[in-house]
Amino acid sequence: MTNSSPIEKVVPSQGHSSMYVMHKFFGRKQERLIQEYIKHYTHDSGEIVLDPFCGSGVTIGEALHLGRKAIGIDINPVSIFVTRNTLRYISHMRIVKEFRAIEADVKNDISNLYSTNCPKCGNIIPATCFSWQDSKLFDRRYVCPQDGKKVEKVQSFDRDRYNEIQNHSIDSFFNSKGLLNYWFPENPLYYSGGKAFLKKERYDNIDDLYTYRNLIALAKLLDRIKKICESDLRESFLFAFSSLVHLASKMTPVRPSRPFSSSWIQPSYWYCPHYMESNVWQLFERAVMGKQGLYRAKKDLKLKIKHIKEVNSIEELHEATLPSFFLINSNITQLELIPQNSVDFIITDPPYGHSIQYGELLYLWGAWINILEGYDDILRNEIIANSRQNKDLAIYEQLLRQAFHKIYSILKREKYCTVTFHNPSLSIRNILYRSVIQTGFLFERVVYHPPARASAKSLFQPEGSQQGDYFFIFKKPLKEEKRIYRPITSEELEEWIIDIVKNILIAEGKPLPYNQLQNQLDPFLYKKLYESNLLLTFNPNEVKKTMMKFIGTEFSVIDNTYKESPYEKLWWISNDS
DNA sequence: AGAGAGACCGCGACAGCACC
DNA sequence: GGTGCTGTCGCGGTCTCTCT
Repeated sequence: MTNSSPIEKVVPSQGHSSMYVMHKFFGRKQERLIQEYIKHYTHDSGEIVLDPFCGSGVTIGEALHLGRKAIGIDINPVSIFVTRNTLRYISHMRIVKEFRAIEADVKNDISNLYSTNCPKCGNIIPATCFSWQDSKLFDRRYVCPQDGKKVEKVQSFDRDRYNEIQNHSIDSFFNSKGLLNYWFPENPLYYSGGKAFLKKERYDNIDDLYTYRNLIALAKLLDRIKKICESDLRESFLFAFSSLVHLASKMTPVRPSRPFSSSWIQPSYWYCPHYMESNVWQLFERAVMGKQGLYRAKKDLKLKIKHIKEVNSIEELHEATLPSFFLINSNITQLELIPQNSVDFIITDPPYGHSIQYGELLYLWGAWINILEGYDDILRNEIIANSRQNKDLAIYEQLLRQAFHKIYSILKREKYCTVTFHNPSLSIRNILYRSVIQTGFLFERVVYHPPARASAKSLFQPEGSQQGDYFFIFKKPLKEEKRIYRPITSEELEEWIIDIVKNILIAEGKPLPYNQLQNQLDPFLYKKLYESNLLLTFNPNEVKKTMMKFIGTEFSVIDNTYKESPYEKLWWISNDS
């Protein structure tokens, strides 16, 4: 039975299962929260869950885990690649066997590129990584068989080695000569019109993101992976390969606290002045056999979902035995494959304004696995705000509205659509609310799920910051009802904010820090807007200003004397009001 | 010219897991 | 259950851009 009562409980946040963490992705969803919503709003008798912006596929995986059928849609082929390979089962035996074969073929050739000399034991051993500063080799990090882990300045041996690699043809460094056709991506970090990616700094092409050594090491490894005969195994190893290409790039800063590994920590193609050049073979070993590697991910998948099956049509999905999923690489607004009134529950995490440029960021992985054909259209059509592409928030809103119009039509009547949000900007949240509500959905409520714990720093700011997730819950009505909305005026909004905040304080019965007020405001604000047939049509970044404006008249900010609360500044109702 | 908003990036915290 | 390893995330000082 579909449960019509709302979710109220606070679901503690948790990390992701290893099947999801194998491949980095931007904006991954909270697995536990998704589970709770799927359990709450659907039944495990083969009901269909749809995620129209499926990204890395966490929603699809969780739906299958809970015995539902799932449809995942994404405009980006890299998202579909990640989802498909996350949910593809491969036996452990096949993974290990193939890994050993690859090891025998290319390990020595690749490792030799990173050779360094250990003064302690006198041996030539492969370094785990080198660091580069100001375009020069800086230090080397290796594990000496006698002396353990070492971080030392590079020597002439290392510089000579690198120059030799750069000045020789590729083949002279590898034992297997002549037969190999090495390829690496050289795609520009520019749109087809010639403008630079919004999220790009100094580098211009994909190959600029790598040292020459890492470029040829990756090319060699990729060439070997492409030779795997069985297509499912080949795809899985390609997936493992894709999961390391960013770690082999120059966008991996050196951090003293972590001398032997790094990660791509910025959501951009950024220039890092002091970066790591990691040993590609060792990265590959981790990507396949490591604790976040392919082997572990497939073990986890097998435990979590038994007999998983991907189908190729909606008809097959209906007829399939559980658990099955259907992936569609398409723009949701152009989608014709799914009939109207056919889906039982929609849960999705749409793109938030301009905060993450998915198309640009997934481009790196798409380039290496060579699935960028027609990608210009993806960059143009993705629902995102991007000033370099002349897509402002008005266009973002228009694209969102078209998407939700389609989403509305696919959902069965009297069924639910949950839209998740963890963006701090009320204006973006408001655009989303407006887009959804104007397609005909009934607004049920906003549920705020706080994070597992607030960061220590945020506790000491009077204004605080917004954290955690909002879940907006909408329902498709039995019959269309025409609602006419009128814009709220800024005076009305001001009055409401004061009123809602006071009510929150009265209900709590004690002074609260700003961020708790802000987090609790949304559910009331949107309920009230909806009930009054009002829309917020201007940029509502005035909440803080409004509250600041009434310090002394409506509110007072007091020093914290409550021992149990770690916050320094608390808000309360002014004595004068 | 100054203010405000947003992007950037280094730092440090955090969480899951392996190993002891 | 403590410790180390690894990838991820959030904060906030600082820089940059835009608007008035």
